[in-house]
Amino acid sequence: MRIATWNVNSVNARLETVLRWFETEQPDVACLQEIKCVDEKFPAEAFERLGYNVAVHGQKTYNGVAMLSKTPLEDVRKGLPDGEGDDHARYIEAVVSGPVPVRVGGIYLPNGNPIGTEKFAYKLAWMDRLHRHAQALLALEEPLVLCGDYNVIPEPRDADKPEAWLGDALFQPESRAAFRGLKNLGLTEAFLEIDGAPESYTFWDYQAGAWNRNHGIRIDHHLLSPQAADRLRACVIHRDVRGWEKPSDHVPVVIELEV
DNA sequence: ATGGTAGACCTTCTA
Repeated sequence: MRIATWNVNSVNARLETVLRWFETEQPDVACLQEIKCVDEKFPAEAFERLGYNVAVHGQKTYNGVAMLSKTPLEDVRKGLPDGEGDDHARYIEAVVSGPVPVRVGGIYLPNGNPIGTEKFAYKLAWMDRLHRHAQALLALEEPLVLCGDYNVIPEPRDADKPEAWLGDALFQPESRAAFRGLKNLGLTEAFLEIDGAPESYTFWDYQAGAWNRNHGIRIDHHLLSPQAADRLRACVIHRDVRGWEKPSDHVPVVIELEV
């Protein structure tokens, strides 16, 4: 089973590019972030024609997440627990049916910039809610994949120019500590399990020629429960997609689980 | 050198 995560930066503006990738790669499951549309505007038919079941947690203009699966999605949850007062659509979860059911959570973690503002406080509070939810899910002792745009650069090696990110919310000690805290619950970071991964970055800014200069960062991650990590066979960053026509600033990251 | 681009949308916000 191949599970993809991809921040598409508007699914409707990007539809041709996104469908081209889906037609070629045919992932079994995909979590999309920053769809930037309400549920009714999500191009569900285009994905259904490719054989996908669709679950959407949309929002006007900003944010919005979706999950696509070749097999039916069960037990769909939209939003993290304790969400009163939080109107951002940033989390969707479902159990992907099959011989070995896999629970998948799709994450669009808050950016948090600029630091020292309520936006950074919101990021950390959201990460705390994710931590508590992940703890509850791990207690189920199921195959679990929490993937998405975490908006966290875990380590200096995950940035082409780490010094350029020192004042950024994505690389603050608090953000990195919260990400480590998630992993310390017993979640495995899929990318780090793969030897000889040729490319480290998943995001290159549209500005200042970041792609041409390879000024990238690795912020899109798959975290796996022990029951999922035991089945991990591959983790691939689809770097070339950043060079396509009308690209997202993020590229797909795909894991393969033996199920 | 505080630039630069992209998307949604009412003119600025978010990233």
